[in-house]
Amino acid sequence: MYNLESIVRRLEEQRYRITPSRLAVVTAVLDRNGHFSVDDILGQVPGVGRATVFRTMKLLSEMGVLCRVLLEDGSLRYRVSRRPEHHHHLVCVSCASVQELDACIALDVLGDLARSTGYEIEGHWLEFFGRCAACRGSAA
Amino acid sequence: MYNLESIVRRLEEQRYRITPSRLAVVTAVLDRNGHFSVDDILGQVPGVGRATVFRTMKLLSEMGVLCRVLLEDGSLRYRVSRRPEHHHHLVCVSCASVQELDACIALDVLGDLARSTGYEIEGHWLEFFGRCAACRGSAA
DNA sequence: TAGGCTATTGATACCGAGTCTCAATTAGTT
DNA sequence: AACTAATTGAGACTCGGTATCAATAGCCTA
Repeated sequence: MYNLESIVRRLEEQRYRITPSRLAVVTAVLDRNGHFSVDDILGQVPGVGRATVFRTMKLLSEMGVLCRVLLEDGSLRYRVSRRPEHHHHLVCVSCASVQELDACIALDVLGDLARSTGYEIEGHWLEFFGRCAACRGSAA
Repeated sequence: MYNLESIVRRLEEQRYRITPSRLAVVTAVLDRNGHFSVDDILGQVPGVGRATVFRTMKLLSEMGVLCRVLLEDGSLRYRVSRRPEHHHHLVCVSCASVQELDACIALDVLGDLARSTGYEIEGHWLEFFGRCAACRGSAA
């Protein structure tokens, strides 16, 4: 889990400057728990430019603080990552909450797939969608 | 496999009008074998408007003639589908050729996933990337 | 074969996500 | 306090896709 101080420390270690805009974006991001778009964050950091929010979120993604979440319609969102390693998501289509999955089922099949197709497999996308227990309980 | 006549027949059955623009887009699309973007097709049908190409490709997707292919960077392409049922892709990152996969490995895991998370699973994305045999052979 | 109704068209403006440029500012050093 | 390279915000731009709208043209019926 990340907090503001640990992220600031890592930014300093990597010789990135600690600016008010960066701090504002990092703080806004850490506040969230589902998935969110750049513009969601933009709305929370008045005075910070759009490009800066994009730049900072890209930086945080590279640092492993954020990861990208693929939605059903093919659009991408971000979320604070709990684990820096390879993982996949289960996204609630109703409330936008996200579960990180530890098992990568795709791994099991890579060998067979390479053998049967002649491809050298380099990567994959795997994301699941559904309704979380809470949303199933409530009417909506 | 689809050809122009069978698609025209299905359009007629569904009371869609057969227009020169639609024929041009369908013809251009059937000509392709890897994945392609709307603008790739747009370049092949001079005189046909952008919106019409989008509209026609959407229509073809709904008819199952085209399917969407997710690329590694999260962008979407289209391709002529060989099978109308649920399937996944293995995309060559070097030459854009696409293999359709018949087995959906995600299915095996849906029950467990629902049980362990409390989610009701509604859908998923699963796409693989790699280098096809031909591209591995040649230097590039 | 000629209307006429309605789907379809293309132009164009617009949207959302993201990048590029650039002059002005500022964090961190010395 | 001064320097300087990194960072900023504004704004123009790209790319994929949608909405609007007046003009056109398929298809049907007579």
